[in-house]
Amino acid sequence: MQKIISWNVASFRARLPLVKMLIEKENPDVLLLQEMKLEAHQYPFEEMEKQGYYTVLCGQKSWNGVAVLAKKPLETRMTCLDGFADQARFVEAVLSDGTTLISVYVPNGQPPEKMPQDTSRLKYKLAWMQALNAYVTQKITAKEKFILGGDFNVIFQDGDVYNPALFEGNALMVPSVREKLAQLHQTGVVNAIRQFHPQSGLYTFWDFQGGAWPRNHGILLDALYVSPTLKGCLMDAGVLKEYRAFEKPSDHVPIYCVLDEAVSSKKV
DNA sequence: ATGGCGGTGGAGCACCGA
Repeated sequence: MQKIISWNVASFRARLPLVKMLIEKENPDVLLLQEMKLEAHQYPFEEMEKQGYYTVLCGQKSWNGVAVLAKKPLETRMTCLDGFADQARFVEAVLSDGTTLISVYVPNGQPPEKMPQDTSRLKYKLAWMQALNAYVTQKITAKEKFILGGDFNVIFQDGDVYNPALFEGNALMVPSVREKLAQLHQTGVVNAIRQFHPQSGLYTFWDFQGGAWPRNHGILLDALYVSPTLKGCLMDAGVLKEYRAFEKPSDHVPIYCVLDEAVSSKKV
């Protein structure tokens, strides 16, 4: 049995107390983190090993930054998508049994407020998602066993946001971006949380502003996907909503899935 | 999109995020 958690922490250093609480309460085997907002020399590798986790980190000063933490030893396989080394948004690590673990932080894509016509960020987002889709397609063709988790920054359906009208034209839900996520789904990856929670109104993000949390003005932005080879061993998945209510929260909450490989080997 | 937004860098306030 393996528990995998993914969480956009919005600064690892600011969230360290809650990360430790999460580890203590949930005891995950694998932790995929996003928005670390630090470089490798600022990351407490030894302290996290004392907590029981090895870390593969793709860091960056101030912004972005993704990591894979695991109880078992890990090897780094990739620290960026081909052609996107300028922003730390992708990291891939491998366990000794061959299971691939990928943590992603998809670009937001929204233009700066002062330059609403500027589409460069949206173009970057679309190209980045295209590169991810191509990469995932390769893995599925190779029948690789993988888990892909992170902040996808896409409002895929109108029911995934408290008020879709407010986000019309936003880079989180413009048709071009939804189409790219639909293409990811078409590769055959399995959305773990949707297997157990298909309802609308399921959220993983509540803005710091505007009283979003007490008003439940949420958005579903985070996801855990597993390869088709792992679909049969999905036991459970969900959203750890309570982490939005603790002191000094991230604006995202952790999401999890539980895999039982014994079940899948029986089925095959 | 915005109640009194959070975080970073660098020591003001601009910039980023969603």
